[in-house]
Amino acid sequence: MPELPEVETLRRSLEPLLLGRRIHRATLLRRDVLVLPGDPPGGWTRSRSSSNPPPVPPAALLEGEVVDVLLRRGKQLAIASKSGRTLLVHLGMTGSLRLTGDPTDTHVHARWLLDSGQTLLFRDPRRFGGLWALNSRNDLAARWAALGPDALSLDGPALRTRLTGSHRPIKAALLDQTCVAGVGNIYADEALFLAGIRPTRRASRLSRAEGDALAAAIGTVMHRALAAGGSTLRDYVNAVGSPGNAQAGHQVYGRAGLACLRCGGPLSDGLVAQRQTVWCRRCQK
DNA sequence: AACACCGCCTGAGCGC
DNA sequence: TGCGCTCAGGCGGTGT
Repeated sequence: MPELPEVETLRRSLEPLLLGRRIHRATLLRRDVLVLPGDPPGGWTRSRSSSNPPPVPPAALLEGEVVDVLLRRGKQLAIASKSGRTLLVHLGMTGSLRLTGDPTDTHVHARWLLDSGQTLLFRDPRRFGGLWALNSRNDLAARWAALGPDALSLDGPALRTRLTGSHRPIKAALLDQTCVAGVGNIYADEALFLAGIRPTRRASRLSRAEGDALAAAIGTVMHRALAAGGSTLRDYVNAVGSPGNAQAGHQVYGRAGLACLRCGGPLSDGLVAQRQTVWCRRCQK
């Protein structure tokens, strides 16, 4: 399940393969994984409209375009072309973007033939991810303006500003991408453990020192996972197919009932913000 | 306005 | 061995 470190790892691994490359041919194998500028905001999967989706102009998928830059904000990856057209990629739970794969795989929903002869594949079995076609870099900036500060460059003041007035459990706030961009279920638990804060604490009730500690902890877990090449709890692999290896570094996620690595007591688990959550009663106040 | 909750979707992991 | 069941989870939409 890709979170920020996985997406950043992917961005870095794709960059040398895509920058300056022209996309000869783009093929969409499932219309409902793509959202065009005029489409319903959630795309045609969620739409109740009985009308048919409009056809996809090839340029929407960057056919004929030259890749200018790969950008990331939180868990979102943007492939921006020199003309300004941009394809925004969400990997969701099971999405991947790779240059190798089985051409008959039914879970490949889009592919791009590059002028290098290589083919980039968007694969997403569960289809929680998707592609958003944007007309300009301005449209990308507008979308990203709605997101919170990126978790990789978060500081205490920026986080505390986002938490004031929020009565939600702190974990719910961390998972809200408009609050902080890039924190998912795994790293929310990891950061809260590292900062010594219980996931159920009301966001607005954190002290200044706790807010600062949490921002620092988010940075630490993100950079740690990034240095390890992203975590690999399910089937995450980077663009060239090598799995990440941060899984061993998890202190609490997936360890419910096991011994806390700090105090030795049993780790608690429960549902917080409708998400499976693991924490240490003794170490997290 | 702020937040809770639903439903999308399929493979992993389980029990029998 | 193999079947069928449950569950996970990001995120937009809807309800409170």
